Amino acid sequence: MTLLPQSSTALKRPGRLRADLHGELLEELRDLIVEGELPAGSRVAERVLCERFGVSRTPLREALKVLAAEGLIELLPNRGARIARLTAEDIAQTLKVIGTLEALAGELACERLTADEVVEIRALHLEMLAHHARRDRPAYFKANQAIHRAIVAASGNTVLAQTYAGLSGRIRRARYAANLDLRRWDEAVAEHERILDALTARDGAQLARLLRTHLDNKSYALAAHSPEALA
Amino acid sequence: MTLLPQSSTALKRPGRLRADLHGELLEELRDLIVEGELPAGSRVAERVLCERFGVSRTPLREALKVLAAEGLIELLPNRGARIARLTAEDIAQTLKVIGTLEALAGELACERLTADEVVEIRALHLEMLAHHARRDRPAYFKANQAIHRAIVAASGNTVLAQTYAGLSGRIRRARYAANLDLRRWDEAVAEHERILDALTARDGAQLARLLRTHLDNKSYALAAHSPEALA
DNA sequence: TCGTCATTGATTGCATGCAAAAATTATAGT
DNA sequence: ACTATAATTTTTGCATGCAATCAATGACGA
Repeated sequence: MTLLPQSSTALKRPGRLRADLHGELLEELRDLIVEGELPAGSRVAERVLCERFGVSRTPLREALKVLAAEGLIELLPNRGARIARLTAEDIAQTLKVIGTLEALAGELACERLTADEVVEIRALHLEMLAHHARRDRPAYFKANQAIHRAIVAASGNTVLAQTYAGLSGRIRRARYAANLDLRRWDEAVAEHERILDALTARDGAQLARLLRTHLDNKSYALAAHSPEALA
Repeated sequence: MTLLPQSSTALKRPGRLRADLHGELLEELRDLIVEGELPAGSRVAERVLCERFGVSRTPLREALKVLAAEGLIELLPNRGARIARLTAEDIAQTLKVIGTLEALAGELACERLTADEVVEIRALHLEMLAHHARRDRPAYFKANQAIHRAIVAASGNTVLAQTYAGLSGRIRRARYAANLDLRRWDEAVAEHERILDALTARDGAQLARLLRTHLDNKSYALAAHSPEALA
């Protein structure tokens, strides 16, 4: 009765491949952190996460180690995990790097952009304008991210795209939480207009410049306006 | 006799803190891969690594997951780990990103370089020249890396430094294995001379340009001369 | 001889167990 | 009452065990 615990336990997640657990766990944990369900700085006990996801500690711990390597959480020796607390400095530094990566992506993209890609990015841009008109921040945020991701993807450099995704993920929480003020919002949209122009004209140098300053401005706005969102 | 296995086993590593195992394992595994002891593309069984390091599978697997997330190895579902095989394209893409990061680092560094840091980098540079004069490739390689790391560190941007370290680690194996030809070697040293000049003059824009082209040239040389080193 | 399928052995993925460390509570002394 | 120390509970870190999957070998039939 006490034996054969594995097959009799309620832990098993239904309809999932054995080897997919790790990837799935990572996804779900990342979501949990990014959505802010686990507040920054709070300690998370393995046990509660195990019950939350219905897995044992072994795969969960493997996922935690990966998240720690990615910088999403901190692992305190013998004291478990803690959601990484982002300082304003962390965000500023990360945005600086992201800005440079996007600038490179813009340069590379201009050398190989297909017409289809331009069409798609323009469509995303128009969607974003609609969300801006409605003052729908969450939808705007999503469309905005999609545009930047699309530009990075269009660079054709997968290492660049991966690195970008990693850094973006690290600060997505803060960016999501940050409410930009209306003036900065309008400015950002105007910048995006020029970004789209440079992209359409395949002007790599100009696009790189625009993306870099766009991110620098974002950094400034974030620090000036929403320091409390960084905790 | 068969019970109490933990305290009676020979597995225990002496003189090590309990919580340090993970970090140490990561280090040693990384070394093993970078030094090329585990050839690229080869599959590695958990078991042999366990015996090699004297640990059980649990901490080893945690380390493998992290290395996989870093891109040093690939995890095949149900079939263990394989040392990542770097294609020429992988290297080129990575060097492109590294070049951009170094350029940013140079720019930032010029704005905050202390006199001490310049002295230190100049010293490293002179050491590197000595190794070049002796045609001591391994020593040159080390000094060269140290200079680039120092510039990145001088940027004061830890996110940048971490990202840089991660990408560097991923391709260090290939860079180490690659023998640059003498002409390219001399060119590289000449480029470093100009890099040091820009650094001393705190000319950030120039330094950024130099670093970017320095890396672009490295990429070209690597692809042209040592494609076999990439496997 | 070759290809298909079954059987065996090895390896991975995950759950659990045990001991060390930390956190918490209880107890004693001032 | 309050701090300090001891006992207890909880949590973490690692080792091990079991079942699923994969790799290898052999039997069988064409």
